[in-house]
Amino acid sequence: MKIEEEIKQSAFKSEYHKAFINMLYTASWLELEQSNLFKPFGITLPQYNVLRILRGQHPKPATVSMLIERMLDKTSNASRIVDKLEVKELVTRKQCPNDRRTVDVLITDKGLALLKELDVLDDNNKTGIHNLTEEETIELNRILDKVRQ
Amino acid sequence: MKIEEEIKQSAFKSEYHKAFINMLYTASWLELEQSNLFKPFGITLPQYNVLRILRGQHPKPATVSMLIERMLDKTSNASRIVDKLEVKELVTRKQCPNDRRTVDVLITDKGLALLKELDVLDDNNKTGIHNLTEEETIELNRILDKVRQ
DNA sequence: TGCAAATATATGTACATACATTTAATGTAC
DNA sequence: GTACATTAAATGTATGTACATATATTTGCA
Repeated sequence: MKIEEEIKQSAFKSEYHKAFINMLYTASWLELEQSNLFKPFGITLPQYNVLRILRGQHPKPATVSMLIERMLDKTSNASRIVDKLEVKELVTRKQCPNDRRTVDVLITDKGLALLKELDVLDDNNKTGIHNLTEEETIELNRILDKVRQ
Repeated sequence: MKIEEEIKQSAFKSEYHKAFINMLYTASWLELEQSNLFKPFGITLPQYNVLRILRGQHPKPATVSMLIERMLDKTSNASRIVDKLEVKELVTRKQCPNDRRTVDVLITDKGLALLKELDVLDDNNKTGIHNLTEEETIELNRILDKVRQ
């Protein structure tokens, strides 16, 4: 559906203004789609993203600062997201012996198993971005990188 | 900067997966840019969006349900955003006489004056989306609409 | 050595999101 | 016209974001 209909706005000041609104709206649309997919597993998107970073490091641990550096949203609060994952026993956290300021965060077997389930879900999800052709997807990536130049 | 470098991830599963992450990352980047622009005025993005909808209606009032319908994020809590705006005297709220379940929300002169200031700011902002050519912007809008098909 | 600066993480607070529940008013079926 | 369903908005709670501050540890340098 065209963005004008979605938010019931008849006209935008410019194509640029429309693209700005369209970006925010579509991203939030994609997030909602993804979070609904994950809801039955009791995991939120930020928690999922942290788990994925941890799997990328596994079996090495990650520190909280590494998580912040790699998270999509740099200003979010990695400590508290790890809190939630720890309660669900998807990660462990223990003080690093070399530098006792830092904390080693490790994904557990339970965490790895959960990610495996979610991978399948993700692979089977053919909505959203998958409406595009391969060429359109490449073009979208190029344009987005240019926006952040 | 390419998305791989931004989030320090060397490879994506597919161009589609990369586009998904790129969308969320770039939208959050744009939101941060916009919210920094507005910070000196003590207004958040959702509050700004509600004010804009109210200006679109002015001098007619809007109801809370109309705000929800037109907001970018449909599941957010319009009541509480209106609370914040009311405290700052940017909107007024009073029970509608015809249907006493609904509430008439109206933008004040102070609210209109604030929006006028922000418009100027917005017009002078030539970063982000404005890095694109007009053709790229049109193509971006087309692709985003297709994602939400 | 000793002490200030830097670093890593955690915590506090205001705001927003997501979703369930509550309250009040209205609509509708019988 | 009363009873039940529906609607509009507000409220409660858990999570997350944004940002400031606190605490502990390490580093660096006089």
